[in-house]
Amino acid sequence: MERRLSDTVENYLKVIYDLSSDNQRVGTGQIAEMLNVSPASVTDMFQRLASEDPPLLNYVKRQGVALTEDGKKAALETIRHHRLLELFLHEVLDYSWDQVHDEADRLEHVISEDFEERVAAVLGNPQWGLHGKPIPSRNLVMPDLDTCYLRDLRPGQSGLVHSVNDDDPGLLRYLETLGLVPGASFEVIDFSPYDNNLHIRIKGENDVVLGASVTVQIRVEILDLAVDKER
Amino acid sequence: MERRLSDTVENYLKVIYDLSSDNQRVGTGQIAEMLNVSPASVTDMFQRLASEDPPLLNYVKRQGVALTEDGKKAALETIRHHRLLELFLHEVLDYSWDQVHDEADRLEHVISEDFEERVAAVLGNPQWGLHGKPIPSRNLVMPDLDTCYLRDLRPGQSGLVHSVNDDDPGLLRYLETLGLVPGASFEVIDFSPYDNNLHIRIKGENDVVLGASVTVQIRVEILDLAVDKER
DNA sequence: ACAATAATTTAGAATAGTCTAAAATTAGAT
DNA sequence: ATCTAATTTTAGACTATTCTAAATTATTGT
Repeated sequence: MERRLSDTVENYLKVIYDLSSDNQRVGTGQIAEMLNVSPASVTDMFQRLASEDPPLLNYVKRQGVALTEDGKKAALETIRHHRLLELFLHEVLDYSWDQVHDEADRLEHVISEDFEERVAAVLGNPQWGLHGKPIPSRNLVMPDLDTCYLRDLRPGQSGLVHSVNDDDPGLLRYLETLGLVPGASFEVIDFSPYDNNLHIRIKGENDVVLGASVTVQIRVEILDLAVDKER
Repeated sequence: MERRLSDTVENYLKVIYDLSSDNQRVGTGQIAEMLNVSPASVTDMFQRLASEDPPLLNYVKRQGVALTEDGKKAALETIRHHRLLELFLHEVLDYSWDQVHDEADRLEHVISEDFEERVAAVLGNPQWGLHGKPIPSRNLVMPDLDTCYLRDLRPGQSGLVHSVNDDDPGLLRYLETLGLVPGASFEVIDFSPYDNNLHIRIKGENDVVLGASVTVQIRVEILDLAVDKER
């Protein structure tokens, strides 16, 4: 059970996990972009990770990869570290929600199980991270969430902000000024298919118009169940 | 001023700093042992560090190395991280004093300046670490201390425990049961030159006899100024 | 159906860090 | 002073990770 994975490998697994929630299999290109390496390097790594014992992912030439159960566990371990650390940095060291990501990204690879447990205890074993995303449990189970992206809502529907991405400090500061934080509820006023702009009204705040790049970062629960969501 | 040093290089510098407080120059053998690498690897690293721009140490073939000012600064930065982290782990996450070292040894290389400052602030900008050793200041000045090793005291002299080494958990647990912690004062009862055993009486505690391997870990201030210390 | 374009893989090479075994140098002891 | 023992350095090689450039395979629009 004792696998010592390098920081690099942990990062690959984390990114693969993230990307495979959407699609089924992920290709070299997507990952190369996320990790700022060349696609060729990603191919190399795919082959290495697939030939580990036991393998961390299933690789079929030119068909991308999917994580094995071992690979998924390893990814969830890193994600648990990351989200616990973000919350810890905020609660204990007073980092703001746009400052925590980079620090957590480095710390997540070096903390021990002991550190993880102590942090979880100090925070009261939280289920949700600072940006609203779920924290995998100690036994590495990630809850299945029934949410969709903000961009998938249409005029007339209303929703509850569930979570936002943690990795863009500028965007996080912007969302905070708008009041578009986890827990906020809103109503979709209008949608323009030409530029993909979404005009929404946030309860207790002003109306805002969000571009596609913004809306993709936010997961919501649909409150208005009358209209069914596509996707 | 922005040097990104690898964890490996930081460890080399830290160890060289530690060893050069005793002797003047340190050789490949000593360092190889501390870092659990071969002497040949140490030679390689010496040459690399000496040819950095600016150089981190002065290397003369077969005469060992000494840190340059840049090298010393880098070492003190890492040591500051280490000692602040040890205290933080103890104060905030309730680690015991024999548990902090290993965790700090990994974290010290990845925390940011920001993290360092926040931790220092939370702890009230401490001057002394959990094991009594000084914490280099933010501008990386290490105070000059007038202390000596416990083994250098002789019967009749009395002293104050100044600091203990942080890296041997078993020893730390032992010292704690004896009451031989920073701040404890004691008197030397007897010394046996055959086995280097030191028999001391700790104020408010029992008498103990310490072997050479123990006494070397403890720095003391001599309280009885009548007898002058050698060495 | 097929050329143009996009994505992926191979091939070959670089860097940081490590190793072992052998060679060179220094230090110690008689 | 010199022979032995300890230390240090060289030489050559290995692993993990990355790169670029070229070759291969897929996709897609007409």
